Formats: sequence, structure tokens, C-alpha cells
Amino acid sequence: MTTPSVTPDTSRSADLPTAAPASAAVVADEPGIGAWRSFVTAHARITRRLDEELQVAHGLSLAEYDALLQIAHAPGRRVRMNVLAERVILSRSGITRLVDRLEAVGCVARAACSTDARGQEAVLTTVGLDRLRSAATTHLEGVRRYFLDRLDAAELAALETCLGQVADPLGPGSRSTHEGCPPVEA
Amino acid sequence: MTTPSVTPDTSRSADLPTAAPASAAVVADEPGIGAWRSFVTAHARITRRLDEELQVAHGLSLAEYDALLQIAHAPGRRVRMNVLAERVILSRSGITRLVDRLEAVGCVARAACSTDARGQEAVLTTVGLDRLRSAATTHLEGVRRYFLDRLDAAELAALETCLGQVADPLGPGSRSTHEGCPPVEA
DNA sequence: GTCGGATCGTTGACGGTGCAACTATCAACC
DNA sequence: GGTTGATAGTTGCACCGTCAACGATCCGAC
Repeated sequence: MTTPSVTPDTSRSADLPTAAPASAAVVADEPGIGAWRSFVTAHARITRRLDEELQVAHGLSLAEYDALLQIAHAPGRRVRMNVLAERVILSRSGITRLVDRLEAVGCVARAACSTDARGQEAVLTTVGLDRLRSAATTHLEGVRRYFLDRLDAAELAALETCLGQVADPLGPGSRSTHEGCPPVEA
Repeated sequence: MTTPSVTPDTSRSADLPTAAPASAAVVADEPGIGAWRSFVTAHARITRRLDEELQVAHGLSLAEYDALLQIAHAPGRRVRMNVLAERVILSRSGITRLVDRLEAVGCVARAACSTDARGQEAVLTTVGLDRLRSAATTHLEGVRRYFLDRLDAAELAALETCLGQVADPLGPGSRSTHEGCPPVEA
């Protein structure tokens, strides 16, 4: 998490070793930083729990679960490695290895892509679907307990809007790394 | 990220290999799930950028930056490994190694804790403070660009409230893993 | 047609993180 | 004061993810 400002500092100065030059703020506090902090903290705490619960109950990591779900959602229950990587937000090599694991336990199979000889598709197997189904109940229960149940409908709607505004511009099909799109003059 | 529901499925059935039993939904869609998805997606996309920018500009990971900041915030510019782990949301071994790295580059020093012989404190050095100061500008700029600037004051306030509600009960000092606190009868 | 740059997926080397085991210390109780 | 259970921090090991490099394929320009 996090961000700025370091207050004057109180407390012992000449103490143990390389004591710190306790003086001015590192950087001025900024309005809104509190929201950022809650955002990062909430994410870290929740996903840690969810991942743990999924692991003990079904032997799946959150990423594996998500991958299975993404494949299940796709038409034909199959997805190009490529787009799977985007959806799960993993590098291409990361997806290769994740699919390796899922394949090793029979949850997915690889298939050559019919329209592009370079391509591979990850295909959900019946085993994978069953696995996903039972994991889903655990996962959903966790999401409810740690997230949904603590918020009312209005708050959920607001969150979806706000975080969508924030996430969308960073999506794969969006403008470059930095600016929004100021194709100004020369 | 993510969650539920798999729609009926359209498209080719007898195709390549272990084709999928494309039938009913994996699990019913739930109101609010959209918010959860945006939450997870937004986090993944933003932190990926921030981490990358911090890395190229200052050779620090987000976790390292955060640790430096947490130490800088602490009274005396020193923190017990213990609490540092909680604040950065890392396991104890994770913190040991992170501090190892920061120590190796001179950003922090270790000191025995005066009140508990088992304890170690991570102390910020002047080098670390300088490093933190310059990294902070990069980091803050990123947080602004990807997060703060896309939200108005009211939205930021709402986010802070909502996500605080969600994160607080999972804090280190809070009730156990599951329920809120029903110390019911026997 | 074919040449050249881009894209797809995989692999090897590497780094970061968690878990379990370990030692040292603390704190409570006898 | 000694014993016992809890806690602090470190370490070995395994796992997961990234980056850089690679071969295969695609596609647009010529």
C-alpha cells in the first residue's frame, strides 16, 4: 500500500545505530490518499483470505480458479492463451505455466487453434468444470463474507462505477502507458 | 479476479479435443459481483503499472517502497519487524528478506530492540530516506494519474469509507478468520 | 511469391513470497 | 527460580511469476 507524508517525528533521537534524520515530511499529504490506502489494504487482506480458503478447500489458487472461470465463460469453453493472459492479468509465460498446471491435473486440455497455426487454446474439461463448480461455492461465499456483505446495494453500485472508471483506461485495448490521449499540436 | 455464472454457451460443439459440456451456468450471478470484479481488475492493472514505473525509475519494488515509507512514518524512524510485516502485509519471512535487501543497499539498518531481546528493529538510514523521498514523487505521480485523477472528491471519500469497512474487520487486531464475533452460548 | 517485421506460445534463468522447522527469548504460573 | 507455552526472527525448501531469448507462424509491402 501506500503513500506519503512523514510527520515531524517524536521520540528518542540518539538511540541505537544509524538513527534517522527525523525532520521534515517526506512529501506532503494529498487529499484522496486515504482512499488509495484503503483500496490497497482491502485488496491485500481479502485476497489473502480468499486464496487461502480456496487452497485448503479445493487445492486451487485464486489465479487458477480465475483462469478456469474465464475459460468456462468463453464461447465453446475454450480460449486462446493470449486472451486468457489478458483476462487473468498474467504475463504470457505466466499463463503457459498456469495452464501447464491445470492440464497436469486434467482440468484443461490444450488444442491447436484452427485459424492460426501459432495459437493454442485452453479447453475446459469436464473434470475442470466440476472442479470449478465446487470451488465457485467456496469462492463466492468468501467474496460475500469479506466484501459484498459489508456493503449495501448503493455502495456496491458506486464502487463498480468508480473502479470501472479507474480500470477501464488501463485495459489492453486502451491508450498508451501514460497520458490519456492528448494528440495535441506539434 | 473473479466470479460466477457461466452462460448457456453458444458455438461449435464437436470441435477439437476434450470439448466442454457446455450447458448450465456454473453458478448464478450475484448482485454486486460486478463491483468485486472492478475492484480486483483495477487493483491488478494499477499496481502493475506503479510497480513497473517505480522499478525503472528508482530500482524499488512497490513492497520495498511501502516498507521504507512505513519505517519513515514510525516514531524514531524505526519499526519492529513484526509490525512492519503487518503493515506491509507480508509474512514474517517475507519481511526478513525484504529488509535483507534494503539493508544490502544501505537503505535500512537492523538494530536490536531495547525492550525485547528477541526483537529486531528496522531503522531508516539517511540513504534510505533520500531514496524514499525521490521515489515518493514518482509513486505519487502514478497514483494520481491512475487513480486520484479519475475520481472526484466525493467519489474518493466514498471509496475510502466503503473500502475501510471492508478492510478494517480483517485487520490484525480483529476477530478471527470467519465470523464477525458471535461468542454465542455453548 | 517472398521478404521483413510483428505476434504467438514456450523455455531457462532468476527473484520474490509463503510454509514449516528451528533457536532464542519472554511471560505466567508453580 | 524453574518449567511451560507463546512469540520473534531467521532459514531451507518449494512454488509461482517475470523477463529475455527462441522457433514458428502470420501478414503487409514489394
